[in-house]
Amino acid sequence: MTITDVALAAGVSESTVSRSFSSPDLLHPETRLRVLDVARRMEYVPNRQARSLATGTTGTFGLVVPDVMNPFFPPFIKAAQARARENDRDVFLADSDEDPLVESLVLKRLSKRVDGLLLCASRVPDAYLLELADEMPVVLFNRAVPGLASVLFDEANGMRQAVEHLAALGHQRIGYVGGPVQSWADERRRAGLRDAAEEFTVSLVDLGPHVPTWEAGVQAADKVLAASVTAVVVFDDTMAIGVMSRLAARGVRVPEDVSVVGHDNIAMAPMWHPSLTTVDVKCGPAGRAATDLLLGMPVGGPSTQTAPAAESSLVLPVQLMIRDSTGPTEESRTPRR
Amino acid sequence: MTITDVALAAGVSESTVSRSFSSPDLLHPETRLRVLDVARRMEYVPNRQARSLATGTTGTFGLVVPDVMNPFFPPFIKAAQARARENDRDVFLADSDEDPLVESLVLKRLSKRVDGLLLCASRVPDAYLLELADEMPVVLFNRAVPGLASVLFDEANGMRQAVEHLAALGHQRIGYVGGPVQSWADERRRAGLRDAAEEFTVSLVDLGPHVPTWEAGVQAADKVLAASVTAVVVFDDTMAIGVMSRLAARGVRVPEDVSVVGHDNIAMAPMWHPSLTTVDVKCGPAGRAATDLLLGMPVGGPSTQTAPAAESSLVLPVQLMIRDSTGPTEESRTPRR
DNA sequence: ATGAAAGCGCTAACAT
DNA sequence: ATGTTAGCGCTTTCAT
Repeated sequence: MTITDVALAAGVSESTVSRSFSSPDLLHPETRLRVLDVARRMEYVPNRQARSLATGTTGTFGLVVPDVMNPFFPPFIKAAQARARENDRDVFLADSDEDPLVESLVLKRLSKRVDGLLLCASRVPDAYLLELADEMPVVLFNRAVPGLASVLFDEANGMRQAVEHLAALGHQRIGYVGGPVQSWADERRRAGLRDAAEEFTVSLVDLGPHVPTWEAGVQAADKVLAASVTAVVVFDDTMAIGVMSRLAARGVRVPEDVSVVGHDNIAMAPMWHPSLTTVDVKCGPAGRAATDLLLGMPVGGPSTQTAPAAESSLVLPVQLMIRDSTGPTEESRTPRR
Repeated sequence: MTITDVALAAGVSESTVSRSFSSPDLLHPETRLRVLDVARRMEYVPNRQARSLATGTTGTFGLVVPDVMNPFFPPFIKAAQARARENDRDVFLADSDEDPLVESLVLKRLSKRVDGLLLCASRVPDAYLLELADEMPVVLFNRAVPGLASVLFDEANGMRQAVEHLAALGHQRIGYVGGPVQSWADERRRAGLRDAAEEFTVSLVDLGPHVPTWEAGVQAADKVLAASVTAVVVFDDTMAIGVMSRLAARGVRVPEDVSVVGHDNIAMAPMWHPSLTTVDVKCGPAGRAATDLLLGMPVGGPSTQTAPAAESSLVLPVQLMIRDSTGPTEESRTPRR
C-alpha cells in the first residue's frame, strides 16, 4: 500500500494524498475526507522512513538514561514515552551504564536517527553537549549546562529543607553520603548542604562519593557510624535503604541512634520500615515537562537558535517528606510533661 | 555528507561506496580500505532512513512492556537494549500501561517502523499476535502462544519448589495471592500450584487476581488473614512486600504467624526485613536470550516461516531462594533437644 | 571487481 | 485547490 495506490484509487494526484495527511488545511475539506476515507479502506499508512528521507525529520527522539534499573528513572521514562506517543512520536531508549564513554558512543549513534535528544543525568562534558545541541534539540534532565534547556529539581532547597529539619530536631553533626562523581545533582546537593549547614550552624561531614546502589549504601553505613554523626543525608533512597539495612544489622536504631534522610521518594521509601524521610521529587511530571519542552523545539536546527534556552529551563519544586527515619536526638528529646 | 560526496572524493562510483559498507566482500580489499578511509576522514556515516527506504529494513526493533515502573522489567529492558546495541540496532521502547487496548495500538504504530518485536508479558489475544508474527519476527517474553517463539520461565517448577518448601515446613493450608487477569504467567502459576498442592497434599486457597502493585499486596494481606492460612504464595515480590507491610501493621509476625513466598527476586527482595523467600528468575539473561532470538530471525518475513517457532522457545530454569520470610509452622516447630 | 541507472515512498517547490 | 516534477540517500539489478 503506497501513496500511489491510494492516489489511483481516489482519482487524485499523489500530492493530494500526501497533503491530506501532512497538511490537511491546504485541501478542500471534501477532497481530504474522500481521500482519507479511501486510504482508510485500503488500510494505507504513510511510510515513515520514506517521509524521513523527504523531510529530514524522523518522528523519533532519543532518551538516554544512566541506568534503567535505578528506580529513579522509570517514572521519568514512562512519562516521557507516553507523552511522546500522544504526540505521534516514538522513542529510542538507551542505557549508558553510568559510563560517560558509553554515553558518548550512544549519543553518536542516536543523533543520526532522531529529531531530538532527552538526556537524563548526563555525564558527558558540557562541550560535548553544546556541540550536540548545535545540531538538534536537546533537553537535559537533572543536569544543567549554561545555554541549554533543562528540567531540574530545586536541589539546594531540598537540601536546605533536610538540614533545617534535622537541625530543628537537635542534630548538630550531619553526615552526607554522596552520589556518583560527575553527577550534577550530587554537586548541587553538596553546595546546598554547605550553605544550609552554615545557615543552621550545624557541622557537615562528607562521607565521600558513591555509585548509587543499595550495596554502596550498605558500605557507607559503617562510615556513618565511624564518623559519629547523629544524622545522615544520603544521595538517594536506594542508598539510604542500604544504609538503614546495615545500621539495623549492626544494632543501630533509626531514628533513635541515627536519623536518615534520603532523596527522590522512590516507591519503596514509604514502604520501608522505618519509613524513609526523603526529598520528594516528581519524576513523572518532570518527564512530561521535558518531553513537552523537546517537542516544542523546532526540529532540524540547533536547540539554541530560536529561544534562549536559559528561558526554557525549568526548575521543579521539591518537598521534604518527613517520615519515621528521622527523629530528635537523644539529648534534644523533649521531656514529656 | 552523502554517499555521493564520498564517491567523488574517492574517485569511485556510489555503488562502490555503498558496497564497501554493506557488502565488503564484493570489493577488492584495497578499494574497500581506501573508500572506508576516505569516508572516515570525511566523517561520513550512511543514512539509516535512506537505507531503510531502499532495503525495507530499519535496523530497529520494538520492545513493549506492560509497565516500566514494575521492577520486574528494567533488568530485561536493560539487557535487551544492550544486546541490541551490540548488534548495531536501536530499540523503540513502549509502555502499554497494562492495558490490552493500549498495547494493540502501540503494536499497530510500531509494527510499521521496526524489523521485529519483543513483547513482554503481552496481554493481547493469541490471534492478534499470530497475525503480527505473520508480518515480522516476534519474540514473546513471559507469554506463550502456540507456534510463536518465546522466552519463558519454568513457572510450574517454581510453584512446585515453593509448595514443596512450605509443605516441608509443615504448612497444610496455603493461600495464593494472584496476579493480573490475562496474565499468562499467573495462569501457569495457578496450574503449577494446583498440581503441587495435590502432589504434596496441602490445600490451596485462591485469594483472587490483583494488579501487581504494592497497594494491591497491602489489600490482599487482610484476605490472607481472613482465609486463615499459615502460608501464602504471592504473584510477585512487589505485592509480597505489600502483604508483609500490612501484616506487620496488623501485628502479624512473618514467618512465625504467616510464611510469605514471593516471585521474581527483585532487587528489594533480599533487602526487606524479613528477607523475602522468593522464586528467583533471571530477567537479564532472559532479555539477552530474547534479543538474540529476535536478531537471529530473518527480517522482512513472518517469524514462523523459517524455523518452527516451538523449537526456538526457551524455558529458563528458576530457583527458590529460601530466606527469612518462610519458617516452620508453630505446631511443626521441632522442639530443641 | 566496478559502474550505470532505476527505483524505494514520500514531500515540496513550482505550476496551473 | 490540485497536479507535475524533481529529488531525499541509499541499494541493487544489470552491464561491462
